[in-house]
Amino acid sequence: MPELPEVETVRRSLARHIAGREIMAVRVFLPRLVKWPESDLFCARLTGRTIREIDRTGKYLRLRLDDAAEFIVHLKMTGELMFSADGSSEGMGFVRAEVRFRDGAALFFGDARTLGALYALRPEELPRLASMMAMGPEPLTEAFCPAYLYEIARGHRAKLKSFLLNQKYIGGLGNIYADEALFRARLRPGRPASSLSRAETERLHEAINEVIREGIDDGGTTIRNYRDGEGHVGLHQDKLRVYQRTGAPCPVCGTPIKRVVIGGRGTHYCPKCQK
DNA sequence: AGCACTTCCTGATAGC
DNA sequence: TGCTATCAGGAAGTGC
Repeated sequence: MPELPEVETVRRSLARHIAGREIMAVRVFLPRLVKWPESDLFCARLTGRTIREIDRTGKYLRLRLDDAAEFIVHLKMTGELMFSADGSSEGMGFVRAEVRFRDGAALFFGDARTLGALYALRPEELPRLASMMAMGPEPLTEAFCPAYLYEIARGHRAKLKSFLLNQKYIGGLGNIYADEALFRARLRPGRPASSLSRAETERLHEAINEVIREGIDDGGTTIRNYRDGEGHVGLHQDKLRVYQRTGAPCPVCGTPIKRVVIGGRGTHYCPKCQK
């Protein structure tokens, strides 16, 4: 499932291909994935525009257009954006929308489980995407510092795992990297966020930055579907220490990894190492 | 306001 | 082998 490292890898892999390209036609095959405006108007807004650059806010991809509007994509669970130089979608399953460029190239949006979300927003409409506008500080930025993490965690009694997944506190963490960060910080996912000491939040801060940095360096984690904008799989899946390793020995102490459900999410941890 | 819980959605997989 | 039940989870919505 695309989280910050995967979405960032998609962004980088697409940037060199789509920046400067002019959109000739847009087709949507599953209109309910277009959240704003209505699907026909969405297509009309993109047609004739040139993509200036591609940015990212948390897990949102933002393709900035020459008229100051943005084509925004959230991949959710199984979304993919794939560039094709010759305009062919061959080998790509579940194509839900296509963007065709003047020079014959194309950008395809694929999504097996159809939870993805597409937008074409003018600057004054950005508040419609409340969660994007309220995105918390992202790992590996100056704003995401140990003092911030300590202060914000202190004020929340929710379980640590749920706290980490809330995008308004930290931008871009998802289920995989949250579990991996808690393992490295040796913290139990079920603890209240407010129970963390200053030393523990420092460990957690470092662990979050570490797993996100390594995830990006590895081009993301491919468990089933994930591919970048050029079709490459990630390399980080072989380095996961707890995620989806239920019953397997903890890489530190050998104790079998436990799985529980927190906030409706599968949560994996070492019952001995994590306190 | 904060938090827990539910809903959406369908392909892949496990189990019989 | 083939069928069915279960699982996967980001974000929005609901209700306490």
